[in-house]
Amino acid sequence: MIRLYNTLTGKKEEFVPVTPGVMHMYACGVTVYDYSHVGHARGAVAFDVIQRYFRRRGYQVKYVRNFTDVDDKIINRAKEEGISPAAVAKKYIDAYQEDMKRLGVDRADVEPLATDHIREMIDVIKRLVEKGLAYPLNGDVYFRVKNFPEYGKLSKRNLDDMMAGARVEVDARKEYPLDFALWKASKPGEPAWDSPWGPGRPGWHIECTAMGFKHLGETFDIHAGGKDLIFPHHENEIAQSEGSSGKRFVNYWLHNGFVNINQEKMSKSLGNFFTIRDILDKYDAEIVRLFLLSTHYRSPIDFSDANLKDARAGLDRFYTMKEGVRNFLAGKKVPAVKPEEVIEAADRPLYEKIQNFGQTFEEAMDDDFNTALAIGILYDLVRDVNKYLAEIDQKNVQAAILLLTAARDAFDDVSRTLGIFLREPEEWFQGARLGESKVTLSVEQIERYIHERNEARARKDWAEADRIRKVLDEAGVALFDRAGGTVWKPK
RNA sequence: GGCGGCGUAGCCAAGUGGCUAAGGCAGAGGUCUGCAAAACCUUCAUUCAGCGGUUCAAAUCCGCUCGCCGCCUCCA
Repeated sequence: MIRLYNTLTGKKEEFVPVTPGVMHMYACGVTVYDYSHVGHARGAVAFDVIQRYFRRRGYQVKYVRNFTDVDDKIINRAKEEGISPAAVAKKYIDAYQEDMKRLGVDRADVEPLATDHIREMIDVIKRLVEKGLAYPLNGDVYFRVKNFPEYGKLSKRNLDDMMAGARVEVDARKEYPLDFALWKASKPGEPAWDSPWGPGRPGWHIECTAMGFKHLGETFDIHAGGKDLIFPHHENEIAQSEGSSGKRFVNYWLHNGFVNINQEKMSKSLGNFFTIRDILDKYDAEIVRLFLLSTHYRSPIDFSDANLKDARAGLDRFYTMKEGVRNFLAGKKVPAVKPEEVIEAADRPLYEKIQNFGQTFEEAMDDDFNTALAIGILYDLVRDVNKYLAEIDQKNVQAAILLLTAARDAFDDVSRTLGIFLREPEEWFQGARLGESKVTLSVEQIERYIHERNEARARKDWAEADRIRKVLDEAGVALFDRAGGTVWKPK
């Protein structure tokens, strides 16, 4: 049973799908006028794991994540760059897809563009006008907030509170200050579509209503986005959607916490942001992904060098274990014996723990997708496996093969759901880690040094062996003398 | 001003009524190693911002105080 925190009710609730066995989810994507920053990455990664998790739990998932490709900021950017708004959108959609691919975020099942749904938006607006929930005004159309009594139910504020706190000058033409635009008359030179109210373009909120309706239906299970979208975006979506359909729009609202820099929200307006690509030039994508998943998705997460380095150390630890298991199992066949016949009593609890690991993982994830807890129990098992490996010489070989094969499979299984720990150890140490390290020698040079050092070691010339170790150390290379030979890793 | 959230060890971070407060990083000691690293073992919060209250029982519920943050304007 999956329990999830619903912003609408302020509580964790049991997930009950609209259609048994099916999960329909809509996540607000990005407005494509610039490169995406790490804050965008957080939501994308969090909801990626959530949709993966529903699939793991057997749901037939339809996941929709849109692109907002018509907007003031896009128009401004187009003017700045001297290209069309459509070209701006295309450029940053491509960039976004590239960033997401690097972060291991799956493509959504549907990735709709606002501009492909103008017809549907106009239909919704027409319905709202017919029902008295919207009114045209000089080519614009506004939502009539006062006629939607439940306005404020998501963000938990009432109209008076909002009026009192209004920080923006209101357009005096509007019937009521909180009425918001569904449709905007276009100015000359701006993108425009024909409508019953004259040429114009959609307001921001209406696209999600139209695309949600079209791809997921008038009532669907989950709508997700960043906490900053609760008001006004999602509040307005509810008003438009429920106002026009007369039905409950969304059953569960999920909102991710912010990425902070020094306790402050990362945002464009504060200027304290890093683009995803900037960060991926400095840190391997898997580090960033693990970092983001190490904190519960609703909590704020502080983006800092120290925290990313923690994540890197965690990956080192995991891949070291994976390497140990893989090396032991290499070339060994799984024996056709029953585990209970060969695994000694002292190791039975560990074997059971491994067997139940998928279930333990699901208990963590069932509780509002607690990836932080899930990663915690995963490290717990890493230690157990390392301990077993340290004592492997005293183990029955058949027992060891069975137990470590089970461990490997258990890790692979949860890794696929989290989208981390999926590489081979070499890819991590000699690929990703080398790529971001400051190693100043070529692989060939390193290997030549190792060869020389091993010759020195063979003749017990420890001084020379240590000298070479030091040379490599200064070049950013760490050496490890293992039973099977010397291996190296970037420091 | 309105509304909402947060404050757990040196750092990161789970835990929201009841077994010894997960896990990681860093630190200390040890095993192993020619040296080293990794790994393993031991150690590392009688205590959960502070003060009161409810309860047989609270980090977990309630109240107040302090500190921090977010939304109310585009924002993931």
